[in-house]
Amino acid sequence: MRKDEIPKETVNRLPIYLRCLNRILLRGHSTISSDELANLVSMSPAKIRKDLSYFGKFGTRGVGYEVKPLIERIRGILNLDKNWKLALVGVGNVGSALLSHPGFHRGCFKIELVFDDDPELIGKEISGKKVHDSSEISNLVEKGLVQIGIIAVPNEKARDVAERLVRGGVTGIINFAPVSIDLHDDVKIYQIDISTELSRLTYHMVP
Amino acid sequence: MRKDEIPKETVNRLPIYLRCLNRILLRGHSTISSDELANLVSMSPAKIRKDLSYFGKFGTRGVGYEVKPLIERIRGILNLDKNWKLALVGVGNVGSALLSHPGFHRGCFKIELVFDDDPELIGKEISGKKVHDSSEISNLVEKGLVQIGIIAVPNEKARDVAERLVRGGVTGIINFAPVSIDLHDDVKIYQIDISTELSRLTYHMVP
DNA sequence: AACAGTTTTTGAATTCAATCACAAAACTTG
DNA sequence: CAAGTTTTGTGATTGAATTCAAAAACTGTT
Repeated sequence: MRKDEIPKETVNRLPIYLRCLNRILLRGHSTISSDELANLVSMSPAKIRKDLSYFGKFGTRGVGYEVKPLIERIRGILNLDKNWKLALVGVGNVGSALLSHPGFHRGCFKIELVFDDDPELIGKEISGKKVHDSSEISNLVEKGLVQIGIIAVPNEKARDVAERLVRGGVTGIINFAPVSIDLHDDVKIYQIDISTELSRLTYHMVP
Repeated sequence: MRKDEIPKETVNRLPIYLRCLNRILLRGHSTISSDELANLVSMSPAKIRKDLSYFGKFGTRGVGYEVKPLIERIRGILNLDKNWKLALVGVGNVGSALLSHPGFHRGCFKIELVFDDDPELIGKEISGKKVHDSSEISNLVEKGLVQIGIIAVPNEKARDVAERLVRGGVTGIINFAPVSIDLHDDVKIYQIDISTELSRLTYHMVP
């Protein structure tokens, strides 16, 4: 199946299913029905079945889905069976929180390079990673050391950092600065921003 | 216009428009066309026009939109013209990053109460806020001191914290722990999770 | 005052996503 | 092994969101 035939929304849900399936496996269950999974992630079972059906037939009727192979398959689809190397730019509050994020120690994502432009920080080690000068971004990234960039710098510097990362060959970016950045089409960029989420939240709340 | 007539997706985009409009105002422009705005946020101009049309007529044909009234209107729709008080639960890496997040010092969101269950931290001040014992969540929240909860605790504690917050009367939650939590229908909960975003990213990246 | 050039507004057409509903498949039990 | 139960897989249907395109309204110019 071609990638562009898979609904965007389906792809967005796969990581959520995966997270849940991993938890189920830890609890010792080896199969799960679309109904049970639906309860755990608060969605309709039909949606889950349809989503999974885009990639093949994993379930056995009357029984459900085998958890382990399903996890492996989703990991494959999401390319989580590869090793991804990241560059973190900005070691302020957000940056250092990310460095000590437990999810980065195990798993397929590894922070390989760390950058900042504060002379106080450059050369020091933070959480066991040496901080490089931000002016070196393009050079170091260019050596193919990383594929993904994480931007955790003040707003006004975000755009510039993004351009440097792309110039170095990065093709995916997570941006924590609340600014829209548009780049060449084959660089994918995702935004993480608490004030956006808070605004979405307050829309639904009557004070 | 009734709230449930505004498409979900439109609401999701409003905070993005707003962020961009604020920046435009700072740059001294008093009007902007849907085309210009579309470029800045990388969307189609038609979509923007349709979105804005759901809650009134702000544009003047041949000119564009007046930035200032448009900002005010969007802020009103998103309830950002009210003062929102938050409770932060968990002062680990993520929690302390949030406490020193500049977006919380100005603006309509204020962290009013801070909780943790680490005896080392309880009673101390972090970024000028006294840390309360997590067992006090329901009591303190119940006094109407806050409307929104932010969960920044380890995964296994997230569900419990969510329930306490809700018991205290919170009706909106931002959850940084990567676990699905389902609560009573009139409590809105939004998830922020970097590994989910990274997985969505790697799906689109060919290594 | 009329015309050219923009740009919004808005209903219609199209595309995309979610739900429904049921046949087919596999297991269970007496 | 046959009848009954469960649960998947998937066309058909409904619903939502996006794009299109024609009409309307404003600006500036001559």
